[in-house]
Amino acid sequence: MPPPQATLRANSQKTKDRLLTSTERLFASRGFAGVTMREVAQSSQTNIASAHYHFGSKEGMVLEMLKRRIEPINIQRFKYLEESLKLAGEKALSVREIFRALILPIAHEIAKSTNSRETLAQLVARSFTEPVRFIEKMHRRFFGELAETFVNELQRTYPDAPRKELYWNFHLVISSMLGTLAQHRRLNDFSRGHCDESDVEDMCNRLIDFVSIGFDTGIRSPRT
Amino acid sequence: MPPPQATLRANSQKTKDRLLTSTERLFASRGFAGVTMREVAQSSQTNIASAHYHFGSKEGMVLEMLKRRIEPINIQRFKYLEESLKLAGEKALSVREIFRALILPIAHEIAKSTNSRETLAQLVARSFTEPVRFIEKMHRRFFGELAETFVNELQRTYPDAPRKELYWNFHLVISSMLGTLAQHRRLNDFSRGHCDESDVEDMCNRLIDFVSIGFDTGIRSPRT
DNA sequence: GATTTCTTCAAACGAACGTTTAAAAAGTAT
DNA sequence: ATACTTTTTAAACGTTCGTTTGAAGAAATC
Repeated sequence: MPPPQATLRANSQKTKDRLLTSTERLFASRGFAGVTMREVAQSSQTNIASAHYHFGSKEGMVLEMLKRRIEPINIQRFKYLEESLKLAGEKALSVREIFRALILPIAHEIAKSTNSRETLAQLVARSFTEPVRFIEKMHRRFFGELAETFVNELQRTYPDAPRKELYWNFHLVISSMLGTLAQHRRLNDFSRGHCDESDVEDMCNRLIDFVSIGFDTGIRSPRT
Repeated sequence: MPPPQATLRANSQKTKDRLLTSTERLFASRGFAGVTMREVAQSSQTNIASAHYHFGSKEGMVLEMLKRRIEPINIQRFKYLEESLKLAGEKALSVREIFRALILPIAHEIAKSTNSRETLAQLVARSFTEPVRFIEKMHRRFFGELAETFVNELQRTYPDAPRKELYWNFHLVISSMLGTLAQHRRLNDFSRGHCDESDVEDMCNRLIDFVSIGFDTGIRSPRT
């Protein structure tokens, strides 16, 4: 009864997809502990044992859902970065170009649909709070190489900057990006209708401007 | 058997405090759904029924814990703001002074002790992900008045800025602040030991600089 | 010291959890 | 059609959840 590896039948794949889609929505809104296998199975119009058959366990199912969601975004990030590098030739990229490559792919994914936007934003927010062991595994698997590549590119832009300053300010950028993406739903709460949270393009440009000027200023006037 | 309102005996208060302290630590690391009443009671060296006696329910206990933790920080924020206003006389405050009043109190609380630092940071992170209804109640109760006061003060600093721009950039500041405070534990993960996450003073100054320049630039070159 | 009120306790409640089982159903190959 | 594998199912497993109960313990009042 262990999960199958060999052949996959067409309808079986559809069931897997439905399970992962339900997992995504429920995990985003309630987190690992708040999701139940019964609920996921029922939402997917299948049986609870079927979920175990496909993914082995609750954790296995959630991890596969995360992989399906995150990897395409990271591929786009690398692609954007390489396109900018081709255009730039030998020149170092501007800080704004680098952060565009980091932010645009996930922002575009968020913008795809109302439902998807909210789900992915919440999914991002989960990276703040899920149990350490669970997230650490995910972090190394999905973001370790990405972060190193982007910091190296920033080093090319600021050749004289100490590595420590690059990491510190990159950390501020990442935290701001995740915080903003995760919380943008709450913009309406306190703006009393002044701001339109659904304009992702607008949010995206504001965010890129915000972190770019912050990063540049931070690097140009280092603290230590 | 309903919770008592009249008198509180000394030892009873101590039991309540132990319960709230355990709740804080466990809720911070696992969230509402991940915390069990049995675990909280056991950590507090008391009985599970005692927890229900004092707080009525799991939700009541968590809400009281949040109140105990957040209110002193907000009182400090208002106090810092008023002190700056006294010193400034009739002049409007600088954006840096305003964000200092917003960030310093929570940063100081985070800095108090290693244990407290991690717990409060995780507690902040919970505001990203806990179920909507739970957080909305908390948000209106603890942060509604605070946000309005600070945005009004920013309006005095930038009298010509459209309200919409103030809200948008304030939102970016809040998200960056929360994201940074919530995630600063992960700085070591990708900086490979280059950065010292425990230097809260350093982080605090970097953060205030980062959001101040971002906010100022955003307001001075509005998007719409 | 007896009475009353506040607090803690061990034990049990029904409900819901993740997981397992064994067999039926559906699909593929011979 | 038959034999074989993959997928889905209903039912049950043992465990743990939040909550309740009723009585004992501790402090205050008389």
